[in-house]
Amino acid sequence: MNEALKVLFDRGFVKDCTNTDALSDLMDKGPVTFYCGTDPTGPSLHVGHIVPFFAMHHLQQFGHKPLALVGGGTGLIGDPSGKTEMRKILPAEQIAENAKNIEKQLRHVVNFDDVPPTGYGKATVVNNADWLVNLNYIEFLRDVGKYFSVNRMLTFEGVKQRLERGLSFIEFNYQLLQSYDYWMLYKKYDNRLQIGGADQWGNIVAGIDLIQRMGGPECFGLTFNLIMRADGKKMGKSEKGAVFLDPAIYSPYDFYQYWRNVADADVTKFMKIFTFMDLDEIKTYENPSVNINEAKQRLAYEVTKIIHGEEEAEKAVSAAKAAFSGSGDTSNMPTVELSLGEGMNIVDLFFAAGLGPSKTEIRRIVTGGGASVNGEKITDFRFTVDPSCAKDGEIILKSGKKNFKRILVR
RNA sequence: GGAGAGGUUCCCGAGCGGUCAAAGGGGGCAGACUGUAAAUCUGUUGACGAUGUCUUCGAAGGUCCGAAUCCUUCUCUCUCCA
Repeated sequence: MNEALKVLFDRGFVKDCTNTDALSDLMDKGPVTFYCGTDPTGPSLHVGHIVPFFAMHHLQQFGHKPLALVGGGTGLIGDPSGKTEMRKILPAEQIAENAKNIEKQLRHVVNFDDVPPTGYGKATVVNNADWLVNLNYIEFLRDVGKYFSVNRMLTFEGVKQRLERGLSFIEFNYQLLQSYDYWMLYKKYDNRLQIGGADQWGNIVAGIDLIQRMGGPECFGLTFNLIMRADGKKMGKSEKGAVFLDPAIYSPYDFYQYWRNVADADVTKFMKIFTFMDLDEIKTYENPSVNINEAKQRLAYEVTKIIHGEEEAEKAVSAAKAAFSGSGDTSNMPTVELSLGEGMNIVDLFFAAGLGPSKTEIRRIVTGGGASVNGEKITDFRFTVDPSCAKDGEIILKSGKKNFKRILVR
């Protein structure tokens, strides 16, 4: 099998391929241009979104040429696949704004330099708004619409689900638009492969069909497993909500902690998907004699480094040490600067530090024995923290086992 | 357009005049056990100036000493028929 393709199989990405042998042959012959799309319906990607882009990274390393399609046009519509509800239609400006952020985030995983590193394929960001927004409806129906069978579209799983709950016509159209994207990218860039999540299978296959009917060559589709956690839940959700890549929404410290706390059974699986670590090296972590916690630290460090950069990753490691093992530099811990005045009630203090959604909730935590100040457990919610509690001007608050906040006393 | 069913706290789902901040489950949070894991067990789960007060049962009115529960109008969803 083609080397690049094999990497994706070996790392556990691949769910399905339209024609593995033919695709492998094509990739053997030379660099293949391939694409993956994302719809800019949110301000930031989350970890569930980036799986295909990690795959993109690997293919790029073998000289294949990635096209990252930002769905500035399709994002205005919404993909019904697998959704149970109609997507909100966002204003066009918001879509454009989101698209910009997403492009920035992708740069951490895929190299978009004008002159890529030796051996790498040149990557390009494209936006389907360029050809979708001013599409002529009648022409589109004549050229593209005639090739689509409604009967067939109704058999797609994503559509079937939505038929029960309601599906608007514009969403139903999504598949035509995505197929048209594939066709346009074939024409403009000689793009022959589309990669994406398993939920994209139907859309990808529809695009391949369209290209053939339009007189193009056989094109390919490669879908990736929906990454599940060992407990069967979808990857990328945490108590704090989706694990976003934008540091303003989900801090690098929390991001690191998310990976630090994955289930034992997921560690090497995630290393294969979400890091660039060598497969041989990952294998060493499968050895039961390896301390699983070291493996998790490594995983967390590697992923954080890719997404937030080396400096932030180091800070997260240092903060974790300070919080959990008492060494390391407390200055990298999540910090809040505030004045205690003559002294502050513990509940008010925790609330001011953002360690709970409401004072009532914090009261429960305190009363239940889940709160501590400078390592000392406090169970009385009337307790007053006065400035003399500070050591070197800082106080470490802890709520539960894993939530730390450093207070810098003004 | 016609006929039914229904909108309850984060989710599912009971409640059908006072004892309802609302059963039960899920999820979340906290405690114990641990390894910043999983599983398990326990507690907790509207807010606040906290033995009280305020807001919540699709929306607005009304009846009543008293409403999530009854009446009216509106609204949204689902099912069946055309």
